Amino acid sequence: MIEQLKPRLDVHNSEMPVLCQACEARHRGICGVLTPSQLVTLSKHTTKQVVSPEQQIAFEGETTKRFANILHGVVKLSKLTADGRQQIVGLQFAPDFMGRPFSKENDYAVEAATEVRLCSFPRSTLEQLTTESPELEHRLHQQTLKELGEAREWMLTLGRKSASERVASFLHFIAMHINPEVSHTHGSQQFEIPLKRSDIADFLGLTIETVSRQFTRMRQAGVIKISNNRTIEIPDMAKLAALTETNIQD
Amino acid sequence: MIEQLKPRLDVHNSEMPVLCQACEARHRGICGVLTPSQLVTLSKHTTKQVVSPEQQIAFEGETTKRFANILHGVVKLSKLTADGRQQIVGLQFAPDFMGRPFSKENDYAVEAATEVRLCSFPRSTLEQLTTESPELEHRLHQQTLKELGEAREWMLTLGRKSASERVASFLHFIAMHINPEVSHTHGSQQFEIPLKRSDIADFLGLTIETVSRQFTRMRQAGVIKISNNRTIEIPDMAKLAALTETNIQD
DNA sequence: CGTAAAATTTGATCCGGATCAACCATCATC
DNA sequence: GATGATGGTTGATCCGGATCAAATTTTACG
Repeated sequence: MIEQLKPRLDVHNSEMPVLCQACEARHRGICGVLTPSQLVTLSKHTTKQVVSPEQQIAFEGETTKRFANILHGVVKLSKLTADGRQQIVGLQFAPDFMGRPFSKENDYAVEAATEVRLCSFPRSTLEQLTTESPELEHRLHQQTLKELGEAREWMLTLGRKSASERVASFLHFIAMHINPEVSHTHGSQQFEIPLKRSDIADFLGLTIETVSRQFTRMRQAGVIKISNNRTIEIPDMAKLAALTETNIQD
Repeated sequence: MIEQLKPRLDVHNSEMPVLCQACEARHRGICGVLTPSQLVTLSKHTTKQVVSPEQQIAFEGETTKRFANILHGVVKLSKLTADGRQQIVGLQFAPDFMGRPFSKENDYAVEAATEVRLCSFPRSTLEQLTTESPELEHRLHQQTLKELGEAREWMLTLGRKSASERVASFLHFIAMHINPEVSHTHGSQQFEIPLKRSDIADFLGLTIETVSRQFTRMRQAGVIKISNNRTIEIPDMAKLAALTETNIQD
């Protein structure tokens, strides 16, 4: 059902300030405002981390000591039952803020789904900044609301949709996040799926076999084209969108 | 699959300020701070509303014009597919804040699950208060984070748990919220289930028949005692908690 | 390149929960 | 008491997706 947890990537011991790759031109040695949608304005003692896929960033249940901005890549949040069944409960994309502020416990595992570049900083920095700037908390609140909306949308998917609808919903979700500027109701799109089949299965509450069969079916139906298992082309987004709430069998 | 939506309860037209039942002794004619866990400090133009079960408070997709504090009762948040499948994506208990601030759209239906007393106020009041007080936004953010945590916990339930585990998880969830001060890992508890079977099914992503069968099974196994379909006694919470992640068949 | 490990696909069978159907209990209204 | 309406339980059958198994493709690396 799940792959065993990999050794933890210790971002906590990397206190040496480094040049933030995303903003070095403007803030030498300090990681500052990166983009208009960047959430946190960082000050000193920031670090950049490169983590490989599957490397664990924080264990479920552990106290959050550091936070980070995602500069590049996709991060998955997942929960486990005692006997090892896994459910991915969220995906985060650049430039999301990562970590649960104000809560002492992470109640899910955080892992890199693809190669990820992070701009990391300690809890104290965040707490100091939020007390100084109400605007910062407002932005964090906005992201939390967005994540809550996505989590609830996904509850509908997990609770009431068939396998074919779940896979269509997944592709629609990924398309929106990988190509946010493009219409997700018309036209064509192309992107790399940032997850392997077992991650998709854990996100959709299905098995890898069922996910694979649904991909095959959608490919045969002409809804998607796949190359290299990861590269997806969707000729007609409207057709895909329709499939997110239409049950297809055999 | 679902019951048809009932006529909307128009809280918007009830602008007449009334005595807030929860705090009249301290703030005559104004709904003020109600309890230590009360989220919003209200000023003028507040109203009190009594809504009956199943009355619709706000439609999915509609712009949120008013917000409210829940003074008593249980409110359910639900989403629908185009063809009418329903999923309850959240339950709110007193003294939760109700409504999505800062987002122009409610993307789910809000209904009273039991009789509910609300302390309602317009969007403008909330926006004014949040700009004046960073502390208020912090409290709202806290609640949003709590709801996000619950939504993600429920994603695990919907995606990876069996019917028996889902029903046990549901009872555990309700027990925690109805009797928050009591241990939910030891001892006994008793409470009224605030939902009917069809609501439970829509919360758990199951059918009413499956929910009913699981209740019967748990009653026969001595994990619960039921009277009047709604009154539940749980002799041993530890046993219930164990069942939330242990699959039981026949 | 060759070989092993990992990831994905495909096939056959099984089973948990959905579906369809009947029945029972409670309550409101005449 | 009769009559629905609403909510809940129980039984029989069916099917979508899980499970078990094996083949195939892709990736990693000497």
